Amino acid sequence: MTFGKGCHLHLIDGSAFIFRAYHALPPLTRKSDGLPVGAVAGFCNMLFRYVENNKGADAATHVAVIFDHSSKTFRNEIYPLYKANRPDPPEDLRPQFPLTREATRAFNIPCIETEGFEADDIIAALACKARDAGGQVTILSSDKDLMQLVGNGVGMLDPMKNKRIDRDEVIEKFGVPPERVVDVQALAGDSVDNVPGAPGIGIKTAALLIQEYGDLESLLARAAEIKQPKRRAAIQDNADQIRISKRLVELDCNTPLDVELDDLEVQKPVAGDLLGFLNLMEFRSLTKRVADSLKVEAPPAPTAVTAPAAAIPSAAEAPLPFDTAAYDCVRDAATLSAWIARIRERGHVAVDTETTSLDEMRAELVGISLCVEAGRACYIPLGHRQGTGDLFGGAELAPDQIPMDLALSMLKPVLEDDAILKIGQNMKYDAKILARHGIRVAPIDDTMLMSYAMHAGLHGHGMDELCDTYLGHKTIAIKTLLGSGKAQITFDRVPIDQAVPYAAEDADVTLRLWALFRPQLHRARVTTVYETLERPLIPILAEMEMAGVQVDRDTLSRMSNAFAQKMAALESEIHELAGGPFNVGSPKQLGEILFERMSLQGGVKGKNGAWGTGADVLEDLAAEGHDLPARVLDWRQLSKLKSTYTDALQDHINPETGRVHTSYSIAGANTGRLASTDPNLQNIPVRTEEGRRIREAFVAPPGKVLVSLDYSQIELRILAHIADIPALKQAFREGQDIHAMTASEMFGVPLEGMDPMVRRQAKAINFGVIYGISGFGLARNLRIPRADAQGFIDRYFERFPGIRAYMDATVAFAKENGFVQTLFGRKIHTPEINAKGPGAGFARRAAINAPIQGTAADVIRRAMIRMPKAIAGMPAKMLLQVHDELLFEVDEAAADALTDRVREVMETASDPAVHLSVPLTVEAGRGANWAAAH
DNA sequence: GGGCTCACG
DNA sequence: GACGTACGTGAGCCCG
Repeated sequence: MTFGKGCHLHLIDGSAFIFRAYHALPPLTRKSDGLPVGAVAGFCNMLFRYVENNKGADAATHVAVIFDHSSKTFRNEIYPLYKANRPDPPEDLRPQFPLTREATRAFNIPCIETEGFEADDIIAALACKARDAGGQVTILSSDKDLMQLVGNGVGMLDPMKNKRIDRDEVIEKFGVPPERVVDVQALAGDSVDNVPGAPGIGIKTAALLIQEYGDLESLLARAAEIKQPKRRAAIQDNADQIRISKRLVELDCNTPLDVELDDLEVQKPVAGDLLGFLNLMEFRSLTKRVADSLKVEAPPAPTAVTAPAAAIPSAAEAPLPFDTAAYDCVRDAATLSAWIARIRERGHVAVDTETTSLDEMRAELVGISLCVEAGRACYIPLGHRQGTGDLFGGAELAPDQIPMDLALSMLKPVLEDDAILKIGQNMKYDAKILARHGIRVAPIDDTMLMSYAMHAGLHGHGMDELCDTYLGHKTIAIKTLLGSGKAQITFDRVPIDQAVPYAAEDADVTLRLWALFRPQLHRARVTTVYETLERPLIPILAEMEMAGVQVDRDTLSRMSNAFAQKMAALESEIHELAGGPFNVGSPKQLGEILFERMSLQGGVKGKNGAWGTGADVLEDLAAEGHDLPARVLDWRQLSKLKSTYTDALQDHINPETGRVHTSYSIAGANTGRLASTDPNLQNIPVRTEEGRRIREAFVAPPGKVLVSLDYSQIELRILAHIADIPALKQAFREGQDIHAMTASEMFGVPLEGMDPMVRRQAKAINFGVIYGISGFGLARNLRIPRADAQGFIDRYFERFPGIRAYMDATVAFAKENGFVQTLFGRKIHTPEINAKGPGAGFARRAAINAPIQGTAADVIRRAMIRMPKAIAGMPAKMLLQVHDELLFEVDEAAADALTDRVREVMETASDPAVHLSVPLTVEAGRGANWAAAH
């Protein structure tokens, strides 16, 4: 790529990186020989983080790391004392300088330094050159000496604070725009670099003077006009020294360069080189993280028997480039037959469907794409339409398409053939579409789920993202075909010649991802997870989603009306209390009314300067006897129930089936939990009486009942097992009240006649532990002083020391490996665990929670996967999963038998892979509706 | 489109 | 020493 417009050059101030790394880290040494490597380690971490984050709109197309070559530069000829009072670098840092250059080259990033020049001069020259070529430049440094370069497409980025420094920030710092910064620096001098400047003049005064006189030369010429005698003397007496200072701080865009911009194009690291270097430095956890990121196996540590160099994969063999023009458009049966023959020959095929909607239950099939090997893909248009059609959208089919029935009948034997693997990206979607045409697709591989098994926590698993990340290719955006907003069209309206490259590319990408991921599953040790917890779930969920749940529209509609009336009454009451009308639904207006107009106490502004009006705030106010916040709380509850549930749910009733069909995302939640969308049926109200009534609208058809079974305290049981807490395990085995038991252990009170308040506190702690407890969080939850909460936690840890040990061990494991694991081997990555700042707290707690939440998620997945076989022949269907609950619809007469079978499957779901040292127990209920079944 | 709020486990 | 914090989700509304 020739550097020019659209290119973005990143210039990394290498010396700054080194010093930051050196001071930020303890003095590490290499284990085998004691070589100091702390700064190198930090430097590599920074570079790795940089490489990982270099994506998105601001990503570099070109990059270089620039170093200072030696301490003597041309500036010492101008002024021998320049930087003379700089102490020599620490003894243990010196040997690390050459290693940081090696590290840079190991990352495959150009490394630049020139004898006699400072890094800043080279940065200046490169920045000017890139700017003049029409490109954009970002300097990764916070060095104030570089700020003179800012402007006209050159910006700076403080890599530690991740803060951009643009013209405004420079003006804020120096009081003058970037082009006058050297004038200010020349006057103010710099004690660190020993730039003399004018004595007694600092940055503030210098800025004032430059603002007044325009620039340094004018100021020197008109120095006599300066009113303050001291300033006048300082300038007049030191004019030469000031001019020298300017030459010292001024960066030279004409510094000779021995590289071309085109040489700086961003290159992917070569796995063998980079891992080889990191391994040589004995950076074990970083080696692993980098290996994970590059999708190769980490080389064995040097102490072990060293593998032959050839065993380390070098750069991926040059892949076949994407060529959308090479894709086939299949318009007749003969061509389709040829493709089917190719599929049979190969034994596998990537499949993708194009439809008119993201809602699989309403979407109409428009076309199918297939791919048998990288670059060899086709699109079969089946339902493309042309012409304007009438008001009802019925336009005629575009010509030269194989009749849909014919094409599907030809494809059906292949798609259902047990000996031919069908590969898809989010195959549940396509399987459901094809199921509606009578095709039961099997067996299936799914690249989205492969990525999820390997990379949960690292990034999303959508095709565009995977393609960009792992194939280095940007897919055609669907937007370019469909448009967006009001003018958006459906896929059947896309001209076929435009549809072919888009659709066939998706199949091509899917096949390439599959070829890449398949061998990696083993290396990442997640084959079992993928094969037992991900892949088998696809048909299970597809069945549940297609079954849907019956929802009674009239019940919802009546509730909506009732809510609307109550809301109207509350609204006028609220307006009266407020002394005038306002939008009750606007937190902004409400905050102003409460804390400004009514001047209530206890308001806290959030980081955006808006008053917080969350339920906790309003509850506190209501408890003090204020009516308005109490009414608003009531109003909000009704508003939520109405808009999210009673109104919105009606819109999700499928006109054909009369039922509500949610969609579960398998790879949405990092921990292994499912997520329910469109609509979300995992958050139907239950905690309040009023909300729970919405569940009355979820009904069983005549002659059937709904049966709900849910795991009792599954996460606490898993915690008891994983952390190995004898007292908790004992309590679960004996079927005791776990929270009362905890309270009894902690506070030494008897179980008999326990104060409910004490039990409540113990319960909060039990839950808090699962979430990675903090004194702050517990205090807020229980509304007690933080010190008291901390006291509880301390006592809890004292009584159950295994919990703390588990937490510490989990966090340590995450820091070492970059991921945590469930009992079933599911990996959840924790890329932020070694971060600094508040993010570290989040990552820490998430790491503690993930194995517990994730193991529970694995358990119920196992139960679900075994369910069809267990209930085969019974007049029953599994309808919904709500994390620890399964909901079934069953003939009334078979409800008992079903309950027994399902309970058995759920309670033994961890066997035989994991033997839990606590029993899993399931509570069951049934009724004509979900409220009654719970 | 981001932030706030709130529904669930 | 201050910061800002319970874990995991999805959806509807307001507001710029």
